[in-house]
Amino acid sequence: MTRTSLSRYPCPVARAVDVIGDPWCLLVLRDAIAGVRRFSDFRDRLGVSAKILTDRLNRLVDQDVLERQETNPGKQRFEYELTAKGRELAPALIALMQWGERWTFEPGRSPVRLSVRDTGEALAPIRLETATGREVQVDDLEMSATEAAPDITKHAYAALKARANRNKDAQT
Amino acid sequence: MTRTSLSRYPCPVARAVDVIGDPWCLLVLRDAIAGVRRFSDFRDRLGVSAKILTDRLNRLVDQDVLERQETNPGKQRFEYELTAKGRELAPALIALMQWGERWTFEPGRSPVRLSVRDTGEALAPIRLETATGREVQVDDLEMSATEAAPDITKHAYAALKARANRNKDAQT
DNA sequence: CAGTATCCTCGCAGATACTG
DNA sequence: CAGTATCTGCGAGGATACTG
Repeated sequence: MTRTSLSRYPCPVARAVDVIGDPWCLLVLRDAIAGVRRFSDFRDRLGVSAKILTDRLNRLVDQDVLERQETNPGKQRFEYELTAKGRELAPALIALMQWGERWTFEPGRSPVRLSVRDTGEALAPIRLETATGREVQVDDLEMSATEAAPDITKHAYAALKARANRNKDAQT
Repeated sequence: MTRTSLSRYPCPVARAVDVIGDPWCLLVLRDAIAGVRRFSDFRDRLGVSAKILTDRLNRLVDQDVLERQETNPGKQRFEYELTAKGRELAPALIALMQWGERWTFEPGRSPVRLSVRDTGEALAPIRLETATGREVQVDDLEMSATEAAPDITKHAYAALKARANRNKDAQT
């Protein structure tokens, strides 16, 4: 049954759910926020079929959450970049992440802290840092956070904005 | 294709999405956070079929997000109450709400502020208050928030906890 | 690389009727 | 009231092959 469109509901939650309430969309968004940009990277990380990925990316572009850019004209190379609208979904994703960290893991597990490193590269990688200071390169895009890091939203968000601005500058 | 279970992924976002990444679950949760408790109320508000609602409620109960309680023994009356785990999803829902308010409505629309009224009743209703001070009884469960109310999460969350505690007391 | 195209299957979800 | 039972179909999503 064609999923009922919630986009005309008066409830902002329903509308948000309409845009990003799909499991794949949420995961695409997670990766986008973490800095993933290319089709093949999304596909490989998510392990999703090209068809589904195409569908979700198009949907998010239509919704103005992502923007498709041709980075190397004539070379079939595109990047999907977060728009302002998309970037502002970070707090919601981070809230989910924090909840997931708190409630979906075995107790006693070493908590991990998210650190969005602004390395100055176009594709700033996200690294993880455990409570003991050990740093881990993210392989499976493990985003995480301790409860004791309430400023994480601000931090991550600032890094996202900085990254976006840098890319905008690079284009001009 | 049986939706791939994400529950064993190392990523907390994926795990959270596994629990509540479904559109209906998110809307059920929205209503639960707003104080809805009974099967028929969820059904009527969401306009969803009994089968789907049953499925989602069971799923959420299995995941320990909701708790099913028999409120009137022998009378086929139950209530689905948020657990601590469920209540802590409020920030995520509120983040979605704020995003929805900001990005999915026409500009110029009067922003609305969420106010979780702690009226002392078991089923404290949620009311809305517009920027001009006009108060609106929620019919379609319009949850909303202005950008200028960053403390809204704290506020709503405190009300939820208070409500849960009062109910717990009432049982003993 | 970044997708399309095609096939095929499973299960989500609506509708309707029924039950304790 | 709070579901269960049954029927049905559409479409989501995997697999595979192909294209500019």
